Amino acid sequence: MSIQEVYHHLKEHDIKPSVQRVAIMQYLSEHLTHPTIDQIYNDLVPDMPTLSKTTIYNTLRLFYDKKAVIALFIDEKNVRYDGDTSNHAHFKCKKCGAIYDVPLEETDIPTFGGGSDLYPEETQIYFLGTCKKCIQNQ
Amino acid sequence: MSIQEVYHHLKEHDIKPSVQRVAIMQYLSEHLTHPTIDQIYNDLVPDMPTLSKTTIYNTLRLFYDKKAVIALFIDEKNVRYDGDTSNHAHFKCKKCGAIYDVPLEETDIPTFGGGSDLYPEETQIYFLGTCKKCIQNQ
DNA sequence: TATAATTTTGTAATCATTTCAATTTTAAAA
DNA sequence: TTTTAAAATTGAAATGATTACAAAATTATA
Repeated sequence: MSIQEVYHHLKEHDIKPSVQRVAIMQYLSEHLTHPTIDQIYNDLVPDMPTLSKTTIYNTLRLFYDKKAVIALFIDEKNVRYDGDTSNHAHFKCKKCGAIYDVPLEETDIPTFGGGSDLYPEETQIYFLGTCKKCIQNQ
Repeated sequence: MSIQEVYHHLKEHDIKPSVQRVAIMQYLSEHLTHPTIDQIYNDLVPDMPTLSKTTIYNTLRLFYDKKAVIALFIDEKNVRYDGDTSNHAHFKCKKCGAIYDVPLEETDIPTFGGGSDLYPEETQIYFLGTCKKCIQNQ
């Protein structure tokens, strides 16, 4: 995304576009690799020496609350973030930890069967198993 | 589950039934509340004073690897465990943190659309939103 | 019974995340 | 533009779940 597109995207989600927020959102839009906080920080800090890791925590929490990004809990160690908010699932290799996108047909999305006492806002679908590389290496 | 049933269940999953393992599996079979390690420890330790929290970590990791329990990553703070390995989804209230079971029809289970490079072993479906109680209290 | 293998235990270390108060930046008012 | 208030950023310290590890205890095997 261009800076202008990032601005627009943030404003659409009711997020004031500070320098840091724009940088983080642009990073996420260009790195659809489900990065951790640490990865984002390490990649951004060379060009923004005053950047604080706390800011990345604050910012991504804000993005998530405003539904501008997806937060993945598939990895028990770190929360991971996904700038692609379109409907898709994720696969985690239990051996090497790699996380892959998994396209989902509309018809494959499970409908909520929990009755009227619960009001879901988001659905997350995780597949866990082994990737080809790890099967071959064993 | 009775002790005998727990024994059988563990053996079926290729797990040697030590005293601790039987106690933990029996606890899980009787408390389908998605407890954390801490909750399990605090509930069991009065009757097993020498029980160590590390044992619970080790044991549940083993149960999970042997597919005798489900591990839930829906809560970013703690891993939670579910003795019910039948097919169902989970709902987490973002306000109060409560976790509910959600029945799933067979037809609602998403099929894996990721091609042949990934070999899934388990599928986890999480709904996140707000529960009735929290909507009323706000 | 002796020996080896497995399991359990407790302590210490690790590390992601949160808290919090101070500083800086941005927005609003005068 | 200057003053003032609100919001955002920062860094250090605290928290807390999980893991590493080595010793002790238990179980299985010879």
